[in-house]
Amino acid sequence: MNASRHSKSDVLQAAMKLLDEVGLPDLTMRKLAATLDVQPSALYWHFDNKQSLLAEVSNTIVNFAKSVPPGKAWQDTTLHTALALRDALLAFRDGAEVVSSTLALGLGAESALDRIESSIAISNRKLAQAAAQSILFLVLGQVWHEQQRMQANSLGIVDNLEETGTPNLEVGIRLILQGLTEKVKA
Amino acid sequence: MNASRHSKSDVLQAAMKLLDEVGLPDLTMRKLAATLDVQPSALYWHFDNKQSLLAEVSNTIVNFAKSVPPGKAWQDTTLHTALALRDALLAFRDGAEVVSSTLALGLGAESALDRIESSIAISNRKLAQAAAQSILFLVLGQVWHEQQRMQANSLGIVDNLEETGTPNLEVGIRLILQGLTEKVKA
DNA sequence: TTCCTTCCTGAACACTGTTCAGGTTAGTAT
DNA sequence: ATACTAACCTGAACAGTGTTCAGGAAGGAA
Repeated sequence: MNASRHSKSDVLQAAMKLLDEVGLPDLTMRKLAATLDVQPSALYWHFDNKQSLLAEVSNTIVNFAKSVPPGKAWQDTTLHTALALRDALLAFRDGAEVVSSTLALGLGAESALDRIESSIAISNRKLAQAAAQSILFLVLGQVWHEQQRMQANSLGIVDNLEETGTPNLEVGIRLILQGLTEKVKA
Repeated sequence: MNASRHSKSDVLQAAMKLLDEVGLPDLTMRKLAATLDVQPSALYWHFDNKQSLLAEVSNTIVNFAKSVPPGKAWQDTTLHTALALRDALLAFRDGAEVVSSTLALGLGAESALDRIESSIAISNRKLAQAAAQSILFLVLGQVWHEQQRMQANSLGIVDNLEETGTPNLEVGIRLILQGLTEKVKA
């Protein structure tokens, strides 16, 4: 994984591996360069800056969620789409924080929103968009919270053992879907 | 605002003023020290580290939301509580990001969640807690998004003029409340 | 062999949060 | 007034950060 020249996707791949090993706060350009046996400045040939790198990391994470085939009721499809995104975020260390940040900066990961929204099969698109955005924020917030606690616990910090993370997310999404269903009936 | 010695709350106050002037990314310990005519190291007598400072900034922001008196229906009270929190976040530059971060780290601002949860007058407390957490993430995510766009626009970056921020939040909260109401009936 | 694109070096710049030994100031007690 | 003590600050340094830039080397095609 060194000694020769590297392509852009090599760097991206190394970044994701390093993220998994050390977490987002310690994912520095210098450490990344070191794993590739390269000077830090070499990274800037492949990416304009660190944010651009993180944007592609975000896209990789989000696209890791396998797309959910439409099932019987669209509510089920939406729920599973959201849970698939949740699983993708959880599959990468600090995944939720990475995606949240680049999403806030408007630099990527928009496909997450698109997938949720297009699964909501109601005619009022403006309502569908609002609901999709709500579900997305819910997933990101919950997983971010959960992953932060994972790291805190692994560092020996007190475990308040509420374990309220995962179940809460599904409950929240179901509340939105139920509200949506009622509102569409009227 | 200088020349004499400073108390802990002086520093906190100066931090909030500086936050408003330069935003979170430029809120550095050195700049903060400069506004107080003090060496950066002096700040560490008042606060253990920057995160502790930001935690108190977060608490100040969250407690800025005036508490909503219980009205006719608890759904209304919850909605207004959430919107009051939204207004508080919007009242401070990068408020949502500051609060999100310290909340994720578990270092403060928990009263925001408490206020929302205690406004949800249903007997199933576990459900109420899940709903409150959902509403909180929704508010934080939406306002963070909105404030990021405010800064982007003020920097001359393209305005996609969707203006979908503020209305979407209320819609999302109402969906959760409606779903909650339905679920409680059953 | 020339040429051009791709990739990298090495050094520097301008920052960042944080620590620490020591000094000053203010207030309280004797 | 003197001594003591807590509150507050200095000045310098440490170890790190993202990023820039002039120049050099590797690889393939003409």
